[in-house]
Amino acid sequence: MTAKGRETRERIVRAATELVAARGVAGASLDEVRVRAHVSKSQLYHYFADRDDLMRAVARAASDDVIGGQAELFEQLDTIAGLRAWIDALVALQEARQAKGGCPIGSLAGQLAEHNDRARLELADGLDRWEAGIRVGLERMAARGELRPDTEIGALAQNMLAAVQGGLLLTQVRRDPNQLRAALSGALNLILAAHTNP
Amino acid sequence: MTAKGRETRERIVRAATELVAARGVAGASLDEVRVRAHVSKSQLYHYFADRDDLMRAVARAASDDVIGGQAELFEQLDTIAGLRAWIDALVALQEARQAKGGCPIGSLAGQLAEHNDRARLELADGLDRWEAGIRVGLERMAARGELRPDTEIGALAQNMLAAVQGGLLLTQVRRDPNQLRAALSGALNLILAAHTNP
DNA sequence: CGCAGAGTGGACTGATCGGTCCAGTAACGA
DNA sequence: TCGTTACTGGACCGATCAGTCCACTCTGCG
Repeated sequence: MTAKGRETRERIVRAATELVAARGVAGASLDEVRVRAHVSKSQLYHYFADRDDLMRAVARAASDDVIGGQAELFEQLDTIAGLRAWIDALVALQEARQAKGGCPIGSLAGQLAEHNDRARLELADGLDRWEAGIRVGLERMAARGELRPDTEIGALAQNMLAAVQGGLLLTQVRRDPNQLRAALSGALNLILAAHTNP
Repeated sequence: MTAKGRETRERIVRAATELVAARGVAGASLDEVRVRAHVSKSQLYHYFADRDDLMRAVARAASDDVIGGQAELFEQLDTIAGLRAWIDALVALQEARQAKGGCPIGSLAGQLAEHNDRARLELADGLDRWEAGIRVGLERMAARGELRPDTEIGALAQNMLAAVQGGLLLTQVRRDPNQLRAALSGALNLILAAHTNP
């Protein structure tokens, strides 16, 4: 695959990802993707086996975007202040979006998980990376002796990720970003309860 | 509307709800609904304005099913043992379903919330009723003096609902019912922390 | 009984969809 | 330079979709 081909493929995935974000998986037709990416029908089928394969690539791209967009915040997740800053950033993003759209990964999960197993695995990988980002922060905190020795770090990270996803769903349905803040506050309380200097 | 008409309308909604659960909102065509409900096309449009209107009715029916299916469990939500029994029942249901499908309300939310506002409001109503069920149990617990006086009961109920939704999403994507159990354990820990007799 | 309106059946339409096909062009290695 | 392969354009197809239309039957009520 040449540089030109790689660039074309990337343009298709980006166009499809934007369209799916705007109209949902079912509402994004290949013709619309084709127009937006300035590409012909045959190119779509040159780079992707079929629609499901393109959606798998979209799931991958959405995961990369979500995780990549938090990269710098992940670095600070080893202090309570850093966790609060991360929470504030997630809530601020939802406020900016007027509580619409939810989480790209969570939203795609509801649309793809049951009928596109390869896409489901991409989303699972995205969630794994997300949870790992949280867990690594907590582990650094524990390494500095700031968490009780019996703390189940993996469980705390999983609880936080579940709070993110659940909070985002409530935010989306209720059109209220405070739903996310409240859910994340709850998960943060669990961490504070394990913290030696609360 | 006669009894016969009401029965026909209900048959349509039930058929549509089952089909949506099996194939998703986009995968459920009106023709399939028509066949499954033993009904003609014109009847669909006699009882519903258009496809969105039918999906709104599906959202309503799914909410009623989810809340109604927990009615007896809600009664016991005023004790820690009752909460544990409720958690066990939710996890057992996911195990029986092989972690597929997620929560009907949450799943529909991802598919309908952004493009069908009336359906979104039905789902919000379902979530409200769900959260109220949890909150009422906690309030009874508080009325018996089993929760610290400064406990924010509303926040605890919201945290639990977020844990349900987030846990179900993780369960669905990872195909692992323990994801739900872990998320609910976290939310239960928040309640236990406020309990006077832990 | 008689009739108005609720309820029903199913053919039909125009649009759109995912996917195929083939011809042609650009790029790259030998 | 030449042949091979990657890449591109767009017409085309069969299937399916949501939604329309009209003729017909049933049902409740005065």
